[in-house]
Amino acid sequence: MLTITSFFKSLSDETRLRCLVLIQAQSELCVCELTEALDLSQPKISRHLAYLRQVGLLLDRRNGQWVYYRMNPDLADWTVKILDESVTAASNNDMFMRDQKRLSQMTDRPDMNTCC
Amino acid sequence: MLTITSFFKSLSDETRLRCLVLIQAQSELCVCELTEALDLSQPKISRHLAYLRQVGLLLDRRNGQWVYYRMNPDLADWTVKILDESVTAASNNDMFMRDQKRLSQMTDRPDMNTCC
DNA sequence: TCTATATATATGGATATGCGTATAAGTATT
DNA sequence: AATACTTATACGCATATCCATATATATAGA
Repeated sequence: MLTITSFFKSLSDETRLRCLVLIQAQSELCVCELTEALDLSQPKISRHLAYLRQVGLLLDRRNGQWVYYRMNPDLADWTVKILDESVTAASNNDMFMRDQKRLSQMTDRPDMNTCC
Repeated sequence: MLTITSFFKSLSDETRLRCLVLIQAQSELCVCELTEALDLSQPKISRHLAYLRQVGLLLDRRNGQWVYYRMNPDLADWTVKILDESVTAASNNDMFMRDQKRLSQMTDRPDMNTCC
């Protein structure tokens, strides 16, 4: 189970918070999209996504070569509310806005609707 | 200024979170009240309160021998909302309920209305 | 099967974090 | 000034956290 403390620990790392904000805003993103949006190394992104999966915040699904991460739909109300507030706060923040911009400018995004 | 990441870092330590939740619920508490409510050593409480003061979440005022901590009233909206959500989440949580109970059962609380 | 691409993980090392203990500093009382 | 009480801080240490790098694993296509 996700405790209050472990929830905030999850959000206390900048990389994890940026991933969560982007996923919460976009509903689902694959590792390569996050890697490009945050402009960070693939192992770094992957490691933090594994962390978020292990504490139960994220779920993953594989589609061909790609692994997509999304919010766990069974999160408690307070968890979702705090995540939504974080997205709101991030929407006025330069760093998070740059993440969003790099994602929207990404040309070779895999089409998640194409099944393998 | 308080960044989103440093805000969540502040909440990611159990001791700090317990202090914040209690202060948010009680408006103002002194170090000895928090020490008794959380059943932790005075230096430990004091160190974490200093942390929360330094990042700008808390303000302190001295009244005689006692130092009272309260929320900084100038916090951004999203900060306050997340703190309120945390209090709500904590109200159903054993650990936080015990803190509240120990505080309410404390017999020798200094009267903060008595000026020195 | 061979290669390319995407993702996950292992390893070692640097740094940050949190703690207990001891002690300093501030205040009130005598 | 001496004492008692409250709070703050310094120090040394153990551990957690995060990272870069290298490598393993999984899938798709030729």
